[in-house]
Amino acid sequence: MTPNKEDYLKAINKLGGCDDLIANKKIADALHISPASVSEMLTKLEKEGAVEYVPYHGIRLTPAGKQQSAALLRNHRLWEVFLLRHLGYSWSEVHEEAELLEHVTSPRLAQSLDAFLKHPDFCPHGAAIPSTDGKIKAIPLRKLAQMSVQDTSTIRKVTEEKEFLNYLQERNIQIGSSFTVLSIEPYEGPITIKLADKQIVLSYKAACHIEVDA
Amino acid sequence: MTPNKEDYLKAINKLGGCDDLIANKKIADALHISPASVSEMLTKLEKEGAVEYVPYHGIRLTPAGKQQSAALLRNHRLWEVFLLRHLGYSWSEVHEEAELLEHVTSPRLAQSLDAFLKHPDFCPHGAAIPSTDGKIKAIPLRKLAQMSVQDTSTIRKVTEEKEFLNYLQERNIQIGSSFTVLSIEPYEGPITIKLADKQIVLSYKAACHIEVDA
DNA sequence: AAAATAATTTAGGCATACCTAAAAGAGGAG
DNA sequence: CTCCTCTTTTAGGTATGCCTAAATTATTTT
Ligand SMILES: [Mn+2]
Ligand SMILES: [Mn+2]
Ligand SMILES: [Mn+2]
Ligand SMILES: [Mn+2]
Repeated sequence: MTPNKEDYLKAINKLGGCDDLIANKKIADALHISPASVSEMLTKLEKEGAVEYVPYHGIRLTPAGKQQSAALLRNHRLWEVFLLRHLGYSWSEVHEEAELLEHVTSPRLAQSLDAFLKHPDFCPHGAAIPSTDGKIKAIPLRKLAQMSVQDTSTIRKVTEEKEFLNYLQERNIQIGSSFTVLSIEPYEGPITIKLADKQIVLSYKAACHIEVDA
Repeated sequence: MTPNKEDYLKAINKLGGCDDLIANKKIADALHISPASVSEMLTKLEKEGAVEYVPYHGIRLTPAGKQQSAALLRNHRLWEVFLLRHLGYSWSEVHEEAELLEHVTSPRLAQSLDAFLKHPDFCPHGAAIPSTDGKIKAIPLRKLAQMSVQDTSTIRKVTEEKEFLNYLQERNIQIGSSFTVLSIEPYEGPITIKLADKQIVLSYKAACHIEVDA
């Protein structure tokens, strides 16, 4: 196993490969790698027993692959918590460092880090941190874009993309912020919310990338 | 630059390549790689401007190479301090994890970690942590093997080798321990010291790997 | 049910970083 | 100064992980 292969497993997991067959193209797009290279690598990952490969129809993770990808997500998210809480990193900066640290994190290191951080349940972006056995603590959520006028809720999870996180940071939107929907323009128009006594206008697309308490 | 090349630079630095020409064979031995592969890699490192290469006579680090290798040693030793102080690792366990973490440590991460650790001067094995500009805090030391009977001193630095560190740990020998030399057998025979009111017998070779206040 | 389109695999190449074996150079002993 | 030994480089080969282009398979449209 190499950092490369680990990123394949993580991507397959994120695309839903714990349950469904995932298409070659989806993986290629997620990793910015050619479909040809993905085919090659999947053959290798199958030989190593991490994925079940149905040529021309996609792949899914084996139990071993699920375990490994969950461990990587766990490593990644634990490091994010550490960087934010103890090293003065911001919300939008932690992801890139964690992307590298996750690959050099032994089980022993993950466990010690988890204890040091007092066993956090979520990363700074609201994604659940899998436990050692791969289980995740799920709470019911819905997209902000699917709320109605006058609804009130709390922000719990956001999409982890640098540009988007900066967009949110500029608008003072954080995990745990409570807010009320003031208005929704039709045809996927902007949504206005009141958060900490300030009005904030969000594009429809942004509202699709914010999840709130159901 | 890759983790591989970084380990070359670190090895050259440790072998004295900041000042002297280092022989191919020394690097090959240090990295457990064939001399042929070392020749190849040195050619590449020269093209990248990290080393000055005199074929058949050895290599030394350029200013850029010195800077890079010092940063790596700094990263390595900062992580060692973190693992020991905050994650419950022992003296003999920190090295291997740091060997990987050092390669995924951005300047920003190193700086934040340094601040979090309150700017430590030495790693858990007593090696100086270079500052960002590559300077190290040197204190005068001598080998325990070169002491005389009745001499008293304090342990400041030990060779970083897993087997040896376990040997020391079993005998309760730590950085900062004060002791007195009780006896020295001739012809490189064992050396007996009194440390924390207990007599400890050290082989001559072990005593060569322990440095104490001069 | 064909034809057109899209997805996937295969073929052939390239760069990195390692290896062993053979050739070439450097340095010491006589 | 010449031989002998040890070191170093060069040559040729392997494995990994990526690429583009071509061939194949699947899916959608007509
Ligand atoms: Mn990664
Ligand atoms: Mn995250
Ligand atoms: Mn290393
Ligand atoms: Mn150390």
